[in-house]
Amino acid sequence: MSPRRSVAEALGTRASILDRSVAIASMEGLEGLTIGRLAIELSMSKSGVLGHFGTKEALQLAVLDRAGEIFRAEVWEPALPAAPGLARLRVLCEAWISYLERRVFPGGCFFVAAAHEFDGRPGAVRDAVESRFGVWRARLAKEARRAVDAGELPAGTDPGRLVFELMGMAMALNHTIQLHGDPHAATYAREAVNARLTPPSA
Amino acid sequence: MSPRRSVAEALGTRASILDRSVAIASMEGLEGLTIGRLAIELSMSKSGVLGHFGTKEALQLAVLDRAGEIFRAEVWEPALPAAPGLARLRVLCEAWISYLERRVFPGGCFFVAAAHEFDGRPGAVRDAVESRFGVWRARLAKEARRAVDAGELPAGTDPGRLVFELMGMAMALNHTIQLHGDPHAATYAREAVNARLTPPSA
DNA sequence: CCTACCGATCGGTAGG
DNA sequence: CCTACCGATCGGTAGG
Repeated sequence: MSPRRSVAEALGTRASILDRSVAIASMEGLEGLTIGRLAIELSMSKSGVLGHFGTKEALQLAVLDRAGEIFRAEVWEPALPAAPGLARLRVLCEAWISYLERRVFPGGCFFVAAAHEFDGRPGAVRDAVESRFGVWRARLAKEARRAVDAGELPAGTDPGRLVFELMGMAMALNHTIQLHGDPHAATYAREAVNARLTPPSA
Repeated sequence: MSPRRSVAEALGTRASILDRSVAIASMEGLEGLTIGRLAIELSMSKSGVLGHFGTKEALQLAVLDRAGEIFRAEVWEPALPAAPGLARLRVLCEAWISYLERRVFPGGCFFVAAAHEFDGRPGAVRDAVESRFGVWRARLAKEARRAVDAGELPAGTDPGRLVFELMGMAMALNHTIQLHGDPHAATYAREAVNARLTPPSA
């Protein structure tokens, strides 16, 4: 009975496990995140760590949620004060580029990495990653559609294709920063995004 | 002495190990490629497999070389008959998109996957991946520069930025096909590439 | 939240 | 190219 902690303490422990997990998984991947390593770094036993989640897959899903909160706070929320449509899309893209530039996750975009790690492995983690990308693309497409409808982007602009291109710019930037260690590429990304997010009259 | 094979047989065995390795690593990653699994699938002993390479890292480097040969044959060589500059760049991009569409590597672009897997792990594998991307980008940039110099692309086009954007389109396509199973995105990729590879007069 | 343990698998080696 | 083996580590469980 003595090692049992209060509910508040247990939640705090859980949160600290997740924070450490995000840090590890960012560099090593969600599979490279092991219970044993977590236990050592947190000065806990393996069963103490696993007890909070049950299985490694449940831990991975919780880590994905935690990373999602961070992405939302870093990229989505800064754009909410901006007017829907082109203005918000521009703020969104700048926050996105900045998020990659500042290496909010030291191993690069958490979700792109998870997508590559799990796209060939059916299961709950793969489904969660796919769903998150679907939500993100839908959000971007919604703003793109508003911008086109408002005449802020050239008539005939395909929102789906625009979002596809924006995803590409983010992925190329992520890749260049992480593999080549070249933050200079952020200039390319900004120029490319700017070229696509310019009103027809300009 | 009896299990020893001739040099030719040994080379054949080595080639079959590499082909199987490429297939496995395409889906599971270069770390998910294990000696034990290779041995089972090839009906060999683990030491029989490892003997051809010495260490797992040497095997990974050899697999990367083999994947490089495939990429070269699928994407680079088809573009050699085309005239240097814009024409070759266009053939190159179409072969690149087709390579992703046809899933030459069932797990998606081998090098993008390897880049994500190793960009946080210093070592020979990471260096080899980075070097391969450098060579690829340099080849694309060379054709882009020729196209700009020949007036086939708008004056003032930055070859570096153009290559950055082409990398982005390929990565977005790879991601969409592998994670969302949506080959329709190849249309977006072709449209986007076309928009960037259009002569100034057109 | 712990100790103690399980079977499976990892990369790699010795010796032939 | 094999058998037989090494220490380390994996996710997970029993029992408290």
